[in-house]
Amino acid sequence: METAALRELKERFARSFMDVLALRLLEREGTWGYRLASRIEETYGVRVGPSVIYPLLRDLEERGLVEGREERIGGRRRRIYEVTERGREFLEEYRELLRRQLDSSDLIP
Amino acid sequence: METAALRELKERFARSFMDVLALRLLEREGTWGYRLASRIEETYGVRVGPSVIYPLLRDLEERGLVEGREERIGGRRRRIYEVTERGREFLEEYRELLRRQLDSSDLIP
DNA sequence: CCGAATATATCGGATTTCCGATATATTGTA
DNA sequence: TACAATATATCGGAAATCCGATATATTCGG
Repeated sequence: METAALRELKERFARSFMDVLALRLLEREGTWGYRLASRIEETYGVRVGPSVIYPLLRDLEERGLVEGREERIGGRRRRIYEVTERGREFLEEYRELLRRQLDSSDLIP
Repeated sequence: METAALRELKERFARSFMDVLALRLLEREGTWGYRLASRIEETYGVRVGPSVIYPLLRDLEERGLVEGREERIGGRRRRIYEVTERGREFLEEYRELLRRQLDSSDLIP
């Protein structure tokens, strides 16, 4: 079972670090906005509408963390995003921060 | 050296999870608001004024995660906060969430 | 052929968060 | 004895965030 506290923590993570969450999913497999939004919904149980996912992906691209390429399947266009080297470095810094929280070394000034 | 990206991530953590950060510091050593605020400033480099720390501590107490007791040193009152059992359970859930992020098991629906 | 689903994109009002300003009292120090 | 520092506490305007509504175009299934 999932406690209410855990539920709230996950929701807060998804909201505050949606960019990191998106990046982590894209690291596993490059994909397009619509599909990415569904995956975030599945894994973190939060609603991710178009007004959230598209500005987010644009922001990630402006920060150089992902790279999008236009693709056409039939007449339908899709913008596939892949994590850049810079994006992988960013994720490594994020993970280092988590590790430092787990071993409490982040609390030493 | 600390990159700008890491700086921003730490700041975001401090803002979004100030309650967790406060709880983690209190877990190491129970203390009062004014001192706790200074410690958060030292470790995470963010400004924590009285309008931030006192409502936060009250909230933590309402959630049953900390317990405060009035203390008097001379005529000056201090409210010392200690983490409760429930608070320690909450921290364990938080840490489990971090671990699941590190081994990516949180991305499996 | 029509409605649902896929896919991308933006806007702006509502809500929420944030934090500076303010208040009060005590202690320590120059 | 006056000022800085310690200590707690609240309020409300400003700033930021959030997300529903809307728009457009294509594909797929009944």
